[in-house]
Amino acid sequence: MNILEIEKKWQNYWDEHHTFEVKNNDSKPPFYVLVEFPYPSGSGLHVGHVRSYTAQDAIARMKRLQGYNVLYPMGWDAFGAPAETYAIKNHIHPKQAVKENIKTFKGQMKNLGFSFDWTREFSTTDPEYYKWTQWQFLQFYKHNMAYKATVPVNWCPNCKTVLSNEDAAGGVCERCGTTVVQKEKSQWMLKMASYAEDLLKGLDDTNFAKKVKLGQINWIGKSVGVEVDIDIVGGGKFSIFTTCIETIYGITFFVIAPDGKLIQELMPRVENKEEVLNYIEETKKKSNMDRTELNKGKTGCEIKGIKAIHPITKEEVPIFLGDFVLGEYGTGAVMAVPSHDQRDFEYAVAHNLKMKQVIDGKDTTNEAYEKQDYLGIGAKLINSAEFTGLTVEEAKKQITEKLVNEGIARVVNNYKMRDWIFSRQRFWGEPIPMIYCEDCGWVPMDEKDLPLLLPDVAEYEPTDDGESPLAKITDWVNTTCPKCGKPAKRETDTMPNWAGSSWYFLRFMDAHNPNEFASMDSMKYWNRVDWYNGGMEHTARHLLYARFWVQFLYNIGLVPHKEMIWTRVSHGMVLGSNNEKMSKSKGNVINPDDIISEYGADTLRVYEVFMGDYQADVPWSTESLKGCKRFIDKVIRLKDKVVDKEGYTKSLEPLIHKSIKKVTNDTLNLSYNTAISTLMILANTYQDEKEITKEDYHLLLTLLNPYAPHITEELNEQIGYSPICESTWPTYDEEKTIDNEVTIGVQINGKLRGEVKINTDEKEDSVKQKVINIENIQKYLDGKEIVKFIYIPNKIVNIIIK
RNA sequence: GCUCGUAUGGCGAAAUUGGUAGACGCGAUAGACUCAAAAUCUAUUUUUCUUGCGAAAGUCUCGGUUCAAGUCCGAGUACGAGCACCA
Repeated sequence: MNILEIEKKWQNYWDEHHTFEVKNNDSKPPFYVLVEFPYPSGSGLHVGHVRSYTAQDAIARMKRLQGYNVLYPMGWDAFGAPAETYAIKNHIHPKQAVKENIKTFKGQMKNLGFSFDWTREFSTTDPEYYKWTQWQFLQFYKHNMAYKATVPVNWCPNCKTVLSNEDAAGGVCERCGTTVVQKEKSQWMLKMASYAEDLLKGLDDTNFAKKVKLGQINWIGKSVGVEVDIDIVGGGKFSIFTTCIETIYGITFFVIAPDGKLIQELMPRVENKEEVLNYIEETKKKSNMDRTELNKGKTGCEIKGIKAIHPITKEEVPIFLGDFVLGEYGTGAVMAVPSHDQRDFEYAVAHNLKMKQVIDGKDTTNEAYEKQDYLGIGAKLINSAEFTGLTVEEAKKQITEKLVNEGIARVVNNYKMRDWIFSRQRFWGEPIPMIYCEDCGWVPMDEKDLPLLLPDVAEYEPTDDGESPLAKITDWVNTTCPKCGKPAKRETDTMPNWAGSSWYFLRFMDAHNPNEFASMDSMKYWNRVDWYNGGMEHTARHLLYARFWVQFLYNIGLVPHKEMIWTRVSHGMVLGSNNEKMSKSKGNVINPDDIISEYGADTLRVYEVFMGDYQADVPWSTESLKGCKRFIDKVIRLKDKVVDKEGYTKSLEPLIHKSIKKVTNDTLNLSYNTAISTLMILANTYQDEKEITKEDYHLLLTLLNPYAPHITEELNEQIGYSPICESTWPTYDEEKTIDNEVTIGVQINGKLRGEVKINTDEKEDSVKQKVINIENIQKYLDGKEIVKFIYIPNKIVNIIIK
């Protein structure tokens, strides 16, 4: 039999014996291994997918042999723009394109022998699945967590379409290069910002890698500061937010956001209305351009006719408009302290404004601003009335206290994280199950009418005005109000791609439940995702959305834990052999199918985890792949050395036990590459033996099985053992991992001068005798005095001489 | 600009708590087998000096702690990733 026949044989065996299908409520302890389900693109499985699926497959296979009930599921995240674009071009329904792509992906995965439980497969585009995505949206709505708001979107006037931020990178349309403008649209929003603190705290209940946690923390972007009320001369007031309240005596002006509500409120009293309105218009055009270019200058204008009153000194202070202040963040207004803030400084220079220094140290008022570390030891306040002389830390506290006591300030937290814009003007997404009635307003669909299916048409084009293509399909849009029964219209926006992937891991626990998205019992059995692997690019947003979604479900009593993912790890990319990202245009794409047919799936699997640090990007090398093929061939040839004897070969025992220990640990520590090298060492050692026992060989095959499952099963069968997938993982004896003899280095004054072979339990005196009798060592000791003899048992000897 | 990460042979990379730097693999060189090739096997492969024994230097740079530093501490450089006017 050739390699490909062997691989087919065992893939069929696993299918026929339902080897990887798991039941809920099994008596074995549960273990849930999850890889991010892919978007089934037209180009098929990428070798990068193979890397992470293999690594997680190895964990799943090993855990199974260790007696766990392992859930390792696979599905499809199939809504999204590429399928839609492809479908429009070819005049077919996107679900057709998706169906074909899934078939390709699944076939490729089967050929690689991944131990997925295919009985739990689903696609986010299945009505049986998105029914529950829609149902969950209704829960958000019913718990007052979803609302409509008018927000600006990226709009290409040429293509007449709404663009995502990614498609509008650099302020121009990705397709036609036209400058993108902002357009106001009414969109569904989820109140994610209100979960900021919970999402921060929840990280303590996870085992995410430090890097992943930091990503989450940065994205949430918490800052603690003070909100201060500022009175306006002649009545009225506004609030500012600051994290540096200690610099309050340094205020020389205020700046408010051109895109905020405040300027609209003040407008009637503005004297230079024309100038102000012009600036607001300009900002609208600019706000979507590449921000880095805007960084070059601080634009804005004074708001004439309105002056603010300094909250402490009661001096009159001018107010300016400036687009470096964001309407959506904080209060949309800031106090400007040009002596101690870079942006305020730049603005003051650009508009020729006064500066006042209130912290001692480098005076920046008369020269170019330089970053100053005034929080360093000794930084004291100056020019700050009774607070002069205090340290920054003391002043922060005391000034806050004073203002809070006066009732004009509050300590508040601010977060960069905003509410989640949940509408997309696209066809190929989950329809949002809301109906607009002239009389009743927005009315949620009745839950029993779900799923709200996408219309079954293959001909649809984007509309001219940026509405979803669904808007033109009037049969679908027109309906009746669930509340009053009058004619009404459906929401035509669909959900973002992130929706379906925010809860799919829950569905895998109870994949085909027709009555619930997943039963509480099944979720309680699986408990949570034990091990979640994905790309670095998803560790910020996808993970945050998923955690938000789960926390919401928890708060309304639908899932058992507030955090349903325990460990999150991320893998590096597989690059082309030229060290660049694989892409058709660069001609450096490797197709896994070609590799499988030439070298076999086992070789590809072993190579992908052996190629380097799992968490780092690694370039592809077909030469190195051949090395892994040689290793597999060597394992096959070792069968000729097998003799019919019981137990391990005595002399091999220490290495065998060490290997079991290392492969077991490395497989759970993301060190797949060293697990493979351990197995290579074991195979090389076997090769140097005249003969090995069946048990020796079976052990090697078992340890290699998670990585190369086909050939190891075949060889194992040939020596008369029952299938590895139905047996148990070997255990090691710690005592037997220790060698009787070790060779250690001998240093003189810290320089290596020789080595010595000693017994593991040898006494220091005996080691010393051996060492000073070594010829090359004696040479150095001759005529010198030994000041110190350092012996670290079984590690090293260092002799200090004078 | 901010945050995080990385830096070790010709190449991909190893090196639990500081303890023989370069495991394992690729590539390369020489040899065995062969009519020949492939495959396989054996030896060498950080650099420099030496016929050899051996010696000197060596983990981005500079400095420090230590009997001992790739690993710990301080300062810096380069590259990569993410965020980017967040008050």
